[in-house]
Amino acid sequence: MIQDTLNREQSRQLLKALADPIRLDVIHALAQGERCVCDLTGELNRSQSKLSFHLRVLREAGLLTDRQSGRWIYYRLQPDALAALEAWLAELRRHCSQSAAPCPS
Amino acid sequence: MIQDTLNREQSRQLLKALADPIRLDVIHALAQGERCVCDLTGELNRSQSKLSFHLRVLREAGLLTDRQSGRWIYYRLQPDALAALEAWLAELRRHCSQSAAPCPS
DNA sequence: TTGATCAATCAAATTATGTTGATCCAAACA
DNA sequence: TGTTTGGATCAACATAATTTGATTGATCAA
Repeated sequence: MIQDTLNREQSRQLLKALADPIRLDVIHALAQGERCVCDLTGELNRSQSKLSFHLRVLREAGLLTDRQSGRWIYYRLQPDALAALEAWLAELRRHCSQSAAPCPS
Repeated sequence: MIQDTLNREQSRQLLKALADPIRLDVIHALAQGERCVCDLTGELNRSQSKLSFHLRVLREAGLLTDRQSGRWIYYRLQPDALAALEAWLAELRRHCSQSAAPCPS
């Protein structure tokens, strides 16, 4: 479960899961709404096992949830995870513009 | 240069650069303000060449800028890059909660 | 039941990333 | 000048992540 503030390890997991071209394609597809795996393999033109691998990475990172209906499995984005990353980024840039003291201190 | 809206490749570069424990340590250190490399190696207790490698990854992704002063090089976070990622994430979660049509369509 | 379909999983092979220690370069100062 | 210091870079090595094809389990329809 994703809280409002991420620790270093949680944010790393999310970032790592997102940092892959195929997984980004998945994310972009799911940004338009829920999809079942069979539709994703078609839309993205990727092998079933490859897609299954990447869906697992995204799910285990907390970015996706899935539900089963009959023999189909539907995936959707978990907006909380995205919001938590946004908050983490916003926090990072709060104080970052402070200049360093000259170095031979 | 980072525009306001990232394309898929730009966001991937940023995410990939962030998705590493040492680079996240660097990012967190720089979130408190500018630092020179010699201070970073001390604060983070990492070898010089390792840190230099990771700083380059972050810089090439557009997350850091550097300036030279004498023989020291100071790095700082590029807040625009963080803001651009935030905007990209916010866009992703805009429509993502739409349910899929039942699958045997 | 049987056969077909959707999707997860596994081991082996491949590819991408990170680490190490040495070396190089430029700035500073004696 | 010659020497020291901060930092980048390089090649060799080590580790981690992804791809592939085959197999499995579960659901459904005939």
